[in-house]
Amino acid sequence: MSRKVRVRFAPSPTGGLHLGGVRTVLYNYLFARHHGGDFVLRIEDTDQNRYVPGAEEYIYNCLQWCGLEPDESPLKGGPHAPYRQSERKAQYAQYAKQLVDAGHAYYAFDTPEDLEDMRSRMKTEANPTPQYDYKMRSHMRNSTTLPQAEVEQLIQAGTPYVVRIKMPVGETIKFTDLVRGEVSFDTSLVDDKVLLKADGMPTYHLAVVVDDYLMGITHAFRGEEWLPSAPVHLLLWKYLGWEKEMPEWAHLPLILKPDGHGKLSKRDGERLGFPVFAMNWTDPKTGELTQGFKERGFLPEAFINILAMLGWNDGTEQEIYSLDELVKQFSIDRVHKGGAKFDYEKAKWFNHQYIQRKPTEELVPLVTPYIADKGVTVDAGYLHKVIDLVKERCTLLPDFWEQGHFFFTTPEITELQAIKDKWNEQKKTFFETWMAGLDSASWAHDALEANFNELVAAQGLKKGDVMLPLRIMLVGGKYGPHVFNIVEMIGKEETKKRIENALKVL
RNA sequence: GCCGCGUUGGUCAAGGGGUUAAGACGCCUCCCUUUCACGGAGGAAUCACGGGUUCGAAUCCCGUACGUGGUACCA
Repeated sequence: MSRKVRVRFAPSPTGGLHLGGVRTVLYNYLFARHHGGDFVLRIEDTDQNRYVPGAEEYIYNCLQWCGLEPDESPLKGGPHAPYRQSERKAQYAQYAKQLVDAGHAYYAFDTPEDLEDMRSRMKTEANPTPQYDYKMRSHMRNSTTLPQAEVEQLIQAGTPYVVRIKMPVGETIKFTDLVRGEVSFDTSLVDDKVLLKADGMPTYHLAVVVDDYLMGITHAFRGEEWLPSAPVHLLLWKYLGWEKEMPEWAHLPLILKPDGHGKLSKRDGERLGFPVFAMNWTDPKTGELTQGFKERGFLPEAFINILAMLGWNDGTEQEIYSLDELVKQFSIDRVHKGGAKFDYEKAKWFNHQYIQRKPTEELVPLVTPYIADKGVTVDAGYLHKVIDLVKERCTLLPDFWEQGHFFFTTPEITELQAIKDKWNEQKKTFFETWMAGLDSASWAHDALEANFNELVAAQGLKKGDVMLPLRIMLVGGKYGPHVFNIVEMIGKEETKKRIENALKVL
């Protein structure tokens, strides 16, 4: 038990990396770092039908953005390379054969059509999904039913076959899951899973066991959807004679839809208007784009924090954690058993917190592209001041433009009606007088405001009568930081210009 | 259908035999801001249900309901 901790994240490159996937990465990463261990990225690309170009590259990008980079990966290499299962294809067959020779697996010659036929024939109301289990296997074409000579002949003739595990009858498989405690399964109820496919590729079941063994994985974390097949994996570890090196298991709870029920899916994001993937993902076949948290304007630290708290907490009231703090505090036994519904409002709250805490100089380069995207060339010093003024009302990165565009370009007045109704000659005179006095005004927000106040009093007005009009003239609507800060920032000419423009339409 | 796993406010959740059942998000009310936010003060839970065990159960046991996952030559 003194082995160095080694964990792995093993995605299949079939599309975008979604919330649950990133959280699995995160928990692996935190566990590894907490224990001074290694974090391995292994690509499980054994299903050639589901190969999606670019998906692997995309995973690297997501991990990089999240700051959860593996110690070993197909990209980085490492002592157990290759880390891509398709490149490890050759080694699985020998283990499959070892299992057959020991009587724990067998060759099956049933074609996909045979299987389909069997399922439709055996299907009843009471048993809607017939399994290829210990009972069924005696009725199928495999090396447990065919004479050995025929089996050899078939194989020699190049007949396609798969290798299936021979599930024992009536055994109870028990193990202690790090998050669920003791769980148990009756082997009679588990089917004879395919281990090696007709194309020579292993299925997940064989590959995960062989590779975890070969790569010295000590702790295997994966989604809860794998729990029902855990007994197959446990048996494989035993049959292959590696029981002593078997990793400890932890099956992580699922992330569920915010409304209704079920696993959170990419469709829910589209339907409810929030991202589900870490980064933008474009399906190369359909060209369909699914938005990511990154592009939506989330900070990676916030994104990580959100995910960490979705299914785990350290028992204190703390909610905001840096990655380092998470590494320090994380423990797998405080991971919840139940699935959690994703709450986008709370996710935004986290991002808002991170934006408030992030030093403005670090925000400048992050906000710049959003401003540049609007065709505005920004001066970093000016942007810095704008950010200081508007950051507290920004939740996502694009909000900086929404909340601060009037610092860069003359806004369109969208709430003119709010002042038009109560507009009169007296107010008009006030603004004309104020503008005229601006030339000699000292250009600082407090001085400007004092000057403004004096004039308000001198003209027998109430400040409230002209504050809102001024704001709308300068900003376009009823929002934004203190109005004299805006005056100070945009300067005399621009201030006059905006007031004059407004005066024309009032 | 069968098997596994789960169930504390709308959501995330603390608490795991005796508590006024934390805290956060969201929502509502008020205060502060002559805008919008921020900030501050309040408001809202018969701990899924039914049985036990116990002096005492959200906490332990059993059952039910509900949810969720699996039941592919997908992972």
